[in-house]
Amino acid sequence: MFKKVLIAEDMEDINKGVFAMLNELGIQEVQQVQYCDDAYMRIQKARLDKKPFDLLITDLSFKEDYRTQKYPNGPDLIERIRQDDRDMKIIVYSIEDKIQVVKKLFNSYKINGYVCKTRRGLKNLSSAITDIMKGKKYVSPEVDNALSTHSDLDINDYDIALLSHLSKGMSQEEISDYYKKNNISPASLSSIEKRLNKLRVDFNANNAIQLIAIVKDLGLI
Amino acid sequence: MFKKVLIAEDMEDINKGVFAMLNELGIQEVQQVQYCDDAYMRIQKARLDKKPFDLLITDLSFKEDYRTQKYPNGPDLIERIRQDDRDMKIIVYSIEDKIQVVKKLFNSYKINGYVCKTRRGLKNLSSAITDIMKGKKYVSPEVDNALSTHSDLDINDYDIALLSHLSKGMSQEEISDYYKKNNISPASLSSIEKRLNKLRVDFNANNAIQLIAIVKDLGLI
DNA sequence: TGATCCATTACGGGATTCCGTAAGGCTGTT
DNA sequence: AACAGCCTTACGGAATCCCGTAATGGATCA
Repeated sequence: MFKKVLIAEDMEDINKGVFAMLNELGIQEVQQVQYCDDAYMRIQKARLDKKPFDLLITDLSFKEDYRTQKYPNGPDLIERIRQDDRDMKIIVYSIEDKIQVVKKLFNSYKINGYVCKTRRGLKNLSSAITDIMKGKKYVSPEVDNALSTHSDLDINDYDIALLSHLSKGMSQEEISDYYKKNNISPASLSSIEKRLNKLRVDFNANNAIQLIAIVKDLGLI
Repeated sequence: MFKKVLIAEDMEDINKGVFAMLNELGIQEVQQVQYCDDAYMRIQKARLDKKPFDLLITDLSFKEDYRTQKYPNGPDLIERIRQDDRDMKIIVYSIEDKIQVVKKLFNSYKINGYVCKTRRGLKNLSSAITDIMKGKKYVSPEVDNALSTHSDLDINDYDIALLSHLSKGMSQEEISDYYKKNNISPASLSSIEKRLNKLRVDFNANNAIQLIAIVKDLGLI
């Protein structure tokens, strides 16, 4: 069983709920923070003290407030952690159910579990912990099938940036000019058209408008 | 002080947190439900028994599960309640911070308070209750200024439908044809262009693509 | 009835997107 | 060197969007 666990969750009530559940599971040491920066500090310190955390349970989105944060939300925190430590287990516990977001967490950041905050969220979180102890991954049923079926489209950072520019109102020609100025390749109008055409096919969109609507729903931009 | 309060909130932990807070405020009778349909039933029954609720505190989004619901989420519930009862106080307690959504809740459904789920969420909820008891409205600081400054654009159902069709990939000409078939007026391509032009100006969008991106962010569609 | 207002519709032209075809350039293989 | 494969770029035409201006039609009021 995990010995030392950190909870990063801004909402007090949820944080408490998770804490109680971990106690019931018989975990000895559970620490709680409400900010990602605090989470990183604790993890850092624990590692230096040679008493590292076994497991991090973290939310994705943290509401901003007066405390400006270096790592304002979950993905930022996780990315930073993974620079030092590929081993610590990480479970994301979030309301987010957008497939692409979850996919990226597993692929890029090698998280070990993803649990949706639902009515059964705490129970699933408990299952996740036991699964991960056995070396398995865990994905909440809410996103599991969507994750496995939805064939893997190869959307890269260039595509994301392109869609983002488009959604900000730039014309394809303006994007082309911008890319030429900033030495981003491919930059030609023709290439941009081609790439957008591919994206439209991938996402079954009739035109650029629908494409943007779809990728916004997916949480891609 | 309110005597009889109902909490509608699907997440168990949050529901508990709110319940505890209400107890501390000294409210005598607090009931809790995790589904909107249950909420409506209770409210209905309480009214028939001549012991109606003074106050409803409800979430906006309820996760779907195996129980199919007549009123799947907060707005549906609130709309239904307001058909019978314009007097019961309603506070929405939600993570949602999209201005247009909040605006619609106040304008169309005459809710009495809106509290954002944040770190200080419970404290704000408590303030909301005391404000509303005094006959005032309450709006969380997170959305308050945005709500008051952002001048009131007159976006109607026709506009929303138009934007929705656009986001689903229909061309303006297709929308025009569709409107003509279904006797929706105005239906001409020219009128549709004109309306979209107005919307682009209202929302400061360069083109239809950005327009859709913006209204999606605002939660309008 | 005539004047006015306002919403809807019509039309034209420039800008942009969409989509096919083809040419140019780079890489790796034989 | 010659070739194939792939990515990038170029170009042209059709469709669509964008944006004026102007005509139509209904409602109201004097």
